[in-house]
Amino acid sequence: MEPKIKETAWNPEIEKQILKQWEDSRAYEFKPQGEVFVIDTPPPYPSGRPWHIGAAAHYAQIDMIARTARMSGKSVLFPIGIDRNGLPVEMYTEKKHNIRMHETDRAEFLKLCATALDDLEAEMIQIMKNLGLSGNFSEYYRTDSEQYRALTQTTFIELWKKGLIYIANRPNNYDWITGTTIADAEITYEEIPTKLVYMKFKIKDSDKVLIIASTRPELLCACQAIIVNPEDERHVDSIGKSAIIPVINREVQIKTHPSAEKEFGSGAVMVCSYGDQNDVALFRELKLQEIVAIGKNGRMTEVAGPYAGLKVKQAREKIIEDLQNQGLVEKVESINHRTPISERSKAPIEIIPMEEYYLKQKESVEKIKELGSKIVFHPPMHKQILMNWLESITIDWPISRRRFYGTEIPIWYCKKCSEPHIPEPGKYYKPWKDPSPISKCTKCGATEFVGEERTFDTWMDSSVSPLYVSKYGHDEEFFKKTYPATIRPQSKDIVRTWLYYTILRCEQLTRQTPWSEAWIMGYGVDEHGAKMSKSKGNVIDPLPVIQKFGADTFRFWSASEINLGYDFRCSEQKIETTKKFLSKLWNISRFLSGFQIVKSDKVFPADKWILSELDKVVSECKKGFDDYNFFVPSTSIREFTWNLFAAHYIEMVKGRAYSDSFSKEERDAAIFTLHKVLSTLLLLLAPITPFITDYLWQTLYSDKTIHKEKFPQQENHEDWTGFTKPITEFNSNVWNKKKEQNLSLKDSIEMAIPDELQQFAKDLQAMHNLKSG
RNA sequence: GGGUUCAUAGUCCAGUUGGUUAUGACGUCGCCCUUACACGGCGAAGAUCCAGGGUUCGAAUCCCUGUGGACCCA
Repeated sequence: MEPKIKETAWNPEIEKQILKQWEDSRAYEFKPQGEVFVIDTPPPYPSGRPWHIGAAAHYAQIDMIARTARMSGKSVLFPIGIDRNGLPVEMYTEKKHNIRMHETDRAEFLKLCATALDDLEAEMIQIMKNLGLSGNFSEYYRTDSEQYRALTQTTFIELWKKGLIYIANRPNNYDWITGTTIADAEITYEEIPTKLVYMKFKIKDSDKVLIIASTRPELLCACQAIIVNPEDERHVDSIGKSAIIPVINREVQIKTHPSAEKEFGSGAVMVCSYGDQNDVALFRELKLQEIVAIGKNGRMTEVAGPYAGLKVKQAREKIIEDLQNQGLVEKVESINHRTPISERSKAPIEIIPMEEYYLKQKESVEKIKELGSKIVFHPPMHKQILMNWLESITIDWPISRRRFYGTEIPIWYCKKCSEPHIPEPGKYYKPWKDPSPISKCTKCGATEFVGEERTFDTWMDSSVSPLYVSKYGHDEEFFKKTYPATIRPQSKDIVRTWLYYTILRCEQLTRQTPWSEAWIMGYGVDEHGAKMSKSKGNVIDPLPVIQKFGADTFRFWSASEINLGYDFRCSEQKIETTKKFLSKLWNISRFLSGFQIVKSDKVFPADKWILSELDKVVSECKKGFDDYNFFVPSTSIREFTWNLFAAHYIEMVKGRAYSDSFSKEERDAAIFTLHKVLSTLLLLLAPITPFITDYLWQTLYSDKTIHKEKFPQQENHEDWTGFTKPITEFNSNVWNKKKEQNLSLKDSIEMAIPDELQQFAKDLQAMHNLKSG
């Protein structure tokens, strides 16, 4: 029989046809029947090319989760969304058009942002499709759509009514570059070289001088106290006295506080509003009057006297100079200071008192610990990231932002008495331009209102994703079937934001955990283990890689190279060599495509042996798939396919299959077993490499797609795997012997078959052309 | 300072409850067109399993200490 497959290598171009077939037949449509499996897919932010190759690998694996569930017989809801809220597009737009957001007409600015997002999004969707994602593209959602934003606002209104939201004026993390308050979760820390200045404070009515070391001398004007450790005998006689702030020439009291470390600097610390979070705590505890020294524009305020109007950094330089000129500096040290910076804009955080909206979270911590402990984490160790974060929560979540491209806070204030009013839930509101939906102030009866101008922190949107995909508040029937979702796949760097905030919000709104499992992936790093960044030039763009080698190659690389939860290295060369496995699979199939599919009731020893090994692979794969760890099935299948099936079994039964001197029964058993093994392998590989397996499946075994099939089950054959070692060793011995004797592999040779392999003798003889004797 | 985690050939990685000769791949070198595949086959070289100590008949594996790296928190 002519082989059905003619080409000698898998051509990734075929992926396009298959993709079209999937789309035309709506192969992955979700029907809420039977056992439902819901994935709370992370909506990617379309930040433009190159997309991070680690992210592409991540999505490939999320698709494997979806396909695994489908092949386990579940109805899978695999939503596709695009995250479009937030800072990056605003900054991109400012740069692209050389404008400043706060100086641009709001409606005009939003339009520019939306246009930019549309372009970037189209490209992103195309990459996701090309990767072979079996998601619900026909209904993909955007987090800036009217519907999504209405949901964010509705949930806000619900929480407001539950009394979980309040307004407070308190010192807050402020990013002066983007001009907005940010939450603790959005801060990162960097070691930045800075000067530690040892300043001389004169003690009043004494000729003594107190040395105070600080990295923030520009805040001298906001100094309201000096603290020393009560057990520090060096300062005992200064306690209770006043010190004169250098340059500023104002008096402050010297107090005791245990937080002053004896080892740091001179042991005396100046308390200013606000150098860091510790200052905030001290101001509260010691009931000090705050002085706002830094304004929203990142410049010193008028209280800084001669330094007013200078940027913080300039003011620092200038005041150090002045201190030195007046002989008020003992010394200056250069140190690396761990500085809080904004994750997004990289600006150093200033702590400035601002009036913001807060969502209560402190009182939910214990409840969330309890819910968190019930969520199954893959891998389990990453649960610790959540638990550590819960331990460190000290303040409520500031949710308002002074930005434009986000969901508007749906509030109107009475023009007369400033009483805030919230509208009816269910609609999307834009208070900065919409007329007030409230006609009369509930407090004073006035009829004129002013809309709130601020927007929400984008995590307010993202944290309701499981509610959005299950149509919370829209379709009660659908919601019941799809909420809570099954699994949240995401990367480990956003556990303290996206994962945490989602549990918090869903608990507050639904009293339930949003999903029963969380699947946490590591970062993609470069081939030397360094973080990829545009400035280092070690970024790999996944798009050309996928185009060159095909999505299946990329996916198989991702599965076989990434151990769940750990960081993984990316190199184009590694991806390229992965392609060889697909070639191997292709050629095995090409060989088998020359043999008709037959049924056979009887199998022979070699067949029993390989089926027994196959059974082992099936069981190992099941374990890996159950844990959504695709490293396990991909490596186990590759090793079996290459090193046992192709190298030994196929060679052993080739003679039988071509039927030179074998009975029909023997021949059929071989062909039956060959097809049985290959079809099983294709099914096991289908979630990992959906294109090539579907093509081969439809060419060899069925007129329907492989992706509607179920996983093969373990058959519990008699265990023949003990023969693996003797068989492979014997074959190796023969090959070596022939080599030694300079024989070709098809040449005849005289060699004794070991006793334990006697039952395989006929196949082995044919395989090696052994002389009987 | 606290936490999590990692350390196995030139490189990447496996190694279940301790148990003969430590897995596989990439790369390197040699030989080979063999009725699926040269995008292939066969073979070879390459590891003091980070260091030190302990438990044990026996440790890459368990325990302690240290060193080095990554990440998180204060």
